Amino acid sequence: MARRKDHTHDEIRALALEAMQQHLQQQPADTMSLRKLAQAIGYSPATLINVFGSYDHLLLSVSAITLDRLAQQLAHHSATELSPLQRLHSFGKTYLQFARQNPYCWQLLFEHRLPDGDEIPDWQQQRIDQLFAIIEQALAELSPDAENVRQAARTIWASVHGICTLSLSDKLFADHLSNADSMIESLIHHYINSWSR
Amino acid sequence: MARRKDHTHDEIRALALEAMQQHLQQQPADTMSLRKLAQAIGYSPATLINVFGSYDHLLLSVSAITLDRLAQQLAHHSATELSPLQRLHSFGKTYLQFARQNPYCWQLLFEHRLPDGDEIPDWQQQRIDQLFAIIEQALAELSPDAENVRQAARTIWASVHGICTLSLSDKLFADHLSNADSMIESLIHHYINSWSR
DNA sequence: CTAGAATTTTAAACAGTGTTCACTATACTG
DNA sequence: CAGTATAGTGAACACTGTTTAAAATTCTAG
Repeated sequence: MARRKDHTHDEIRALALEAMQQHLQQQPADTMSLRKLAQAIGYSPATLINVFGSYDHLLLSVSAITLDRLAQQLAHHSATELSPLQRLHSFGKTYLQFARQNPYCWQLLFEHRLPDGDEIPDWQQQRIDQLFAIIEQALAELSPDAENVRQAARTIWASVHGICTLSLSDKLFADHLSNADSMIESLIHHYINSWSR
Repeated sequence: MARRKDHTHDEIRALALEAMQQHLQQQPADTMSLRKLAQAIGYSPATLINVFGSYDHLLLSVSAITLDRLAQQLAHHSATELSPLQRLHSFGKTYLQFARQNPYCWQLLFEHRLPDGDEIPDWQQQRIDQLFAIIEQALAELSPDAENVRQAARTIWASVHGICTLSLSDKLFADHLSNADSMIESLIHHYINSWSR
């Protein structure tokens, strides 16, 4: 036992994260386990614990990647020369699309909670602030009154997020008549229509 | 063993559900287990499985109760003689208050998923429809154009829900400057302001 | 009143989980 | 080449939900 395998610390990290993400493309996080994951990459469970600290932190690392991918797509779709309002609509549309295309990554990102002691790392919060910046920028261009931009940005995001959540879990929308796309459009249209005076 | 304990099927149900709810007043669902719960009410794990079918279905039963309690509070706070708009605001306020006062019940309700085969029972969907009715009624009074009432109701609920979700998990709102109460007020105010022409 | 069927309850086993730790096999260092 | 550091793990631990066979009790029919 303990035969060297010529993989650096970081390479094992990458292997595990890759394997987990691949799993999440087809199945939810709770159908994977530390042991299965270890076997999938040819290491023992204890090795993954050594590298990540705990299985929870491994999952957190996956969520960090998910958040990065989400941020990248959102930034990409609002970089084009669109009007502020168009950018907001693009934001909502892209957010929903991402959630639909990566349902299990998305669920893990927003439902996984670290055990009591551990706090959300700073770098995770920084990523989030970057996302808010996209909305805040659009809002700032729409209204000279910059006072409430922060709150409006958070309101819009949280609302869009809620529509995505309930749409994906189809817990509350058994009737598929109400589609999430038009709900997001409606939300942004009406909210901005009134908010920007 | 197998000594009778003079409890009916339904009494054991009630005991278990009560014990679980009591636990959820202080700790999240994943700190409880079938075995602990069984011990708490003086029965064996296997008995609870017999009564509920599975631990997942036990959790689902707790969620059903939670949904009923939520519905009751919402109905109560919108029964008074308020204007439609006031009722909507009351809805949002009450929804957030309930989520804050019952965070672990609330999280269980919206994050617990049954394993693949099982579907959401009909009675659960009926409860949900009842809630939508409250919003739809208020909206119908606000706008003669009854066409989009269904979608608007779902948009408002999902948005309010999203604000509550992110507020509770404080995943995205590390800055506690933005408070959920005023976000919900802002959301309803602006959305209705534009939607009702 | 009693023999047998039905019901209630559980102990024990099973297969799984994340985590810890002592120990080995390899690699590096003086 | 000896000694230390490092990488990796097998085995044990304390859990998890679920199944099953059997035991203890109650109900029922003759």
